[in-house]
Amino acid sequence: MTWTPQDDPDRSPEVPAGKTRDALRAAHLYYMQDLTMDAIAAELHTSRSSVSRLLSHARASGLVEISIHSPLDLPSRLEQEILARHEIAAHVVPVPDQASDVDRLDRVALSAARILGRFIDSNQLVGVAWGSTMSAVSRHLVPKSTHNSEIVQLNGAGNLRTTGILYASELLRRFGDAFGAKVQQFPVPAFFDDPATKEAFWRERSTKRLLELQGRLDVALFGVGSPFAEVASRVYQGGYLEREDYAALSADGVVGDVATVFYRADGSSEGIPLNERATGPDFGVLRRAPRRICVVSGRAKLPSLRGAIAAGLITDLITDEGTARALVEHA
Amino acid sequence: MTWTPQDDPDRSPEVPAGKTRDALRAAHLYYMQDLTMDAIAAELHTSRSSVSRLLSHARASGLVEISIHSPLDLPSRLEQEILARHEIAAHVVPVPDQASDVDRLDRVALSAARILGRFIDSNQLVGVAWGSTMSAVSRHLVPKSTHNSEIVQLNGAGNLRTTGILYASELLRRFGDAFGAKVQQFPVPAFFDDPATKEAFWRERSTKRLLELQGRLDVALFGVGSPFAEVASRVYQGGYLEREDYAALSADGVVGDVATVFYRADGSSEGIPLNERATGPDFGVLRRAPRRICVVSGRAKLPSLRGAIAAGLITDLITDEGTARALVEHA
DNA sequence: AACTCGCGTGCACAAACGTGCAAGGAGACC
DNA sequence: GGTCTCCTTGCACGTTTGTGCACGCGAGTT
Repeated sequence: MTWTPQDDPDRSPEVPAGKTRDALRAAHLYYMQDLTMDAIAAELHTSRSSVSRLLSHARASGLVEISIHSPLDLPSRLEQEILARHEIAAHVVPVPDQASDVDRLDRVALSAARILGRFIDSNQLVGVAWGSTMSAVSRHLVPKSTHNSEIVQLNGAGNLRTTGILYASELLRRFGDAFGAKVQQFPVPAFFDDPATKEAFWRERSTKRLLELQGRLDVALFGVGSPFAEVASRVYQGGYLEREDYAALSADGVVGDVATVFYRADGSSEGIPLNERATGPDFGVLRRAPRRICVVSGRAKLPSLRGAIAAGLITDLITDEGTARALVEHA
Repeated sequence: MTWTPQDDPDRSPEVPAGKTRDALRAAHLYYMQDLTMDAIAAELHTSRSSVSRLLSHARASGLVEISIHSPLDLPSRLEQEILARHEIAAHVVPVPDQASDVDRLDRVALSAARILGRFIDSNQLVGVAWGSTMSAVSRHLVPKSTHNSEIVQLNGAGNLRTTGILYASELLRRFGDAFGAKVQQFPVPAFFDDPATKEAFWRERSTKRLLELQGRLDVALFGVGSPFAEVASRVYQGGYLEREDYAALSADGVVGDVATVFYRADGSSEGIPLNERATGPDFGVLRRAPRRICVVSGRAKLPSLRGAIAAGLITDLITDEGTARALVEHA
């Protein structure tokens, strides 16, 4: 076996080039030529188990891409219905209705992570919000190497008890790693206590730079928060909000949030005091991104989802079947 | 289970739409969500074996597409060498050197069939030659639905003993089926006995129509024939040529043929008498096709391959590793 | 030098998968 | 209505694949 000295330069934990090469070859033999792993092991002079692991590696690292095309004459009823009704390209993830909410989230996140590669490309600015949904997605991303793209954090993540930085930065880092992109953190709390502090912060040059990036995103990626659903979202259980904030939201008729910016059922977000202290981008700013992908799982989030749609925040939707069905059974 | 009356309209042997739908759903669950077939069986209210079969169907019918991307920093040495040296986009199929020639052919054909989908698209005119290589490829094609594309037979297939029509038409039909394309047969012998007959035939309107199609192909697909290799190609064993033809070829310094048109090592094809009686397209005509894909397996065909390259017939090459390696180890 | 830590390997076992086969069901034809 | 044929289904079996574990090697540390 000839030894090539250089390492695979595009992976952070250095993977020997030989491994990638073997994985590539194994993948060819397995997926293009239908050999069994045993046969491949013989060709590569290794054991079958190693081949199994090589193939896992090949899939996990994006060397092998598996995509599913519905024939054009048979796109999911739901997807075309959603397109017709809301002008949103939907990706419906099949999940049985009796599945638990955690299952549902996992499965939607897994599917979402795997189709995200289609949306993210070189030379793009990608805004990512954080929350339980995005966190689940981030754990399943399939690497895809891009050049000159950046991941931009959409909203702050600090709270009363912890800085939250770890949680959010871990999430962002996973995106950065997966796409070989630079990560732009936004080291502020999720909500300021005092709007004035926010304003002051917003005048800082480092903040301005970030806001400027947010203003010219190519892709925005987010979930929706659902303050009053049984399954509370990250923002609503992590000590980010006080009891009185909660009450205020309720009084204002808030149905959800995107990147910690709240809105009502009609999509409006003006006059909600908490937004003055929130760190997420204005919807006006967010809407400048040509592609705005929303990942939602669970019917409990339906009202929030409807609100986000009403606000015109979404161009692409990834959601489970039950939620999609509920969405088109119009209220 | 709701019953939808209409059938899947794009498959010749009618497949119920329900089946495609189930296959699609199974594929999502299997490939996007990593469920086991057991779990999928439960969701679809069927048995695990049926799920296994659904998934096979999904793969075989192109619902699921598996592609392999080499990282851009690690394209096969061979492929980039061939590109640099011959300006040909090569696809090297890994095959161990000690593999038998039949194995080699099978494996190259299988891989070729699976990547062909990338080259053939809607609204295209695709010329296909026939021979053992193309026949092997045709047996593994993965369907891809296209609109308004046509498959055009490049050369006649009759010989002294049989009309050869069955063989060639079966091959062409498989291509047509796989891409949902109309098939244009070319019902003439591989070689006329008398050049005059050919000329007469060439004045027929039906022939002219076909030649006109051949003149504006978008893609041409062919193998290379190798008259003097141990493993004789279809043309050289099927009773298409007489002993004296053979001798004449040898005397003319012929090293191979593409679609029954012969050429020398330097790529020239002028002054080879047999070509006056052959039914394949002139290289001048062939070269009008912007994309000309050649599938070759086995080092025995190397001289023929070199000749075809010298003649400028090839823009894309699909071949086994050994042949590719031999190609760059320049003679 | 000895030790530890991390990583890759093969083994062995369990889980997951493909497929021949027989049974059942839906037309089609008589 | 019968019956013949073709297709689909689930079962059972053998094969193929994933993975915990123990071992061994090499790099870095004391």
